[in-house]
Amino acid sequence: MTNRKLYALLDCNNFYASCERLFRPELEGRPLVVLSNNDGCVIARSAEAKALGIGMGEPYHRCRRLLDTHQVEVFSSNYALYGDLSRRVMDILGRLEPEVEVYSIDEAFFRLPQGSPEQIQANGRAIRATVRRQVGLPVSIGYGPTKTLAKIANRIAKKQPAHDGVFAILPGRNIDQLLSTIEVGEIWGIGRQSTRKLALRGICTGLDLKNADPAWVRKMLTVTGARTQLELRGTPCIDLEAAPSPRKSIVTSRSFGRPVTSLGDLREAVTTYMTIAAAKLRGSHQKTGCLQVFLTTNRFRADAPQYADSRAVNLSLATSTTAELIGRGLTLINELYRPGYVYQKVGVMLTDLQPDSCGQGELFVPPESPKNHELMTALDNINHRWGHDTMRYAAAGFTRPWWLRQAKKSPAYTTNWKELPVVKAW
DNA sequence: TCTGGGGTCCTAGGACCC
DNA sequence: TCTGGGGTCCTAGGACCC
Repeated sequence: MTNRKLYALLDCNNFYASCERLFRPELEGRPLVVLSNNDGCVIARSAEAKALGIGMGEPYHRCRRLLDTHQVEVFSSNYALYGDLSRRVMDILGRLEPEVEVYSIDEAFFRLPQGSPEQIQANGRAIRATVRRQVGLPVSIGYGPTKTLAKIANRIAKKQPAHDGVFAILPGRNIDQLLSTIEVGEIWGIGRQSTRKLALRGICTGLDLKNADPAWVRKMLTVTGARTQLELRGTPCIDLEAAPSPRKSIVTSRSFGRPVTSLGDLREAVTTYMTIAAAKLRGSHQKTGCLQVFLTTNRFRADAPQYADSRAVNLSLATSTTAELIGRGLTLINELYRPGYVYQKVGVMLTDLQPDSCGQGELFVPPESPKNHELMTALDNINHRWGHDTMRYAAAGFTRPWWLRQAKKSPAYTTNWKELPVVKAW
């Protein structure tokens, strides 16, 4: 029993909002929100913005008035910035803790030996202080005997200021009393549909779910629900994944910045997204055996005719060559296109991903020329060195009127020489 | 006018086989 | 009233996550 391990979750507070504030310190203490791609919805809020009652996922056009009234700072999302700051936080955690799983852009699980409550507290405070000092972002850390309980502990650490950003659920403490204060829908893995089913049976709190009949839970919420229940009971079912498993699919899609009706615009967009997806594919040293294109009209426009469809093609020889993928994608969009509709979004999806090294050939298909590989490496190197759009396929278009709206984007402070912040001393 | 994007896992049901 | 049974594989769709 002495070598029992404890799970922990580090989570950056209001991550995107905090990133924006990092380079605009005058916004400290002021309400601030970050919008989704295309400036569509609110996807991050500072504490002050939450207090104003601005909901997560609320459409921008619906809360614009409220934002204006309270002079809320509004930002388009800036993933280059968030990705870079995330990497810095994860690097620090990786130096401090041996067993780390980066779970999302703003969260990481880690595992450590069971210690005294004082030792756990000290561990959390040290990590928190280091991240604050070296990156400048606030984080919260929760500890528990399972990942699910660590998630709950993290939530408490964040919500109750008295804990100062660190909270541990330790064996022997009164876990049941704590679970009785947690709404079942707040638990990791319990979404809206499950919450509704559970409510019908009078299961409303974490404690209710912990004590519910396991057979019933298994039947209603499938094995994932059964696992969650076991985790609430202190039995770890969801392991730490220290080595990230290879990606299984890649999707690139965006809403259009303005309505699109022509096949020409759709073809430019497919080319652009396929270029992004192919670069990502090579970045993870994979190739794809199946590609898919989908498009859709705006489903919120009840007055407009609706159309959505997708089409896929299997490749006899897996590839990661941009030009070939673009060619296939354009054939698919030609087949999908129907005139007379106003399109809102198009996307490409690569599935059946394989490791680059996997050299399975095909009897009646000539192997891919090694020149393709050299060309792609050169392309990637140039774009990495000089910026992601330095060399591109002409079919992607030049003016791109359909490109998404990002009216309020902050500079790429940390990833672009031209946008470095300038410090003035006097 | 205006409503994000990118993933994973699980299950039910159909097709197919012997 | 009767119409086999059991297994595998694939896919679409649902649910969930951040």
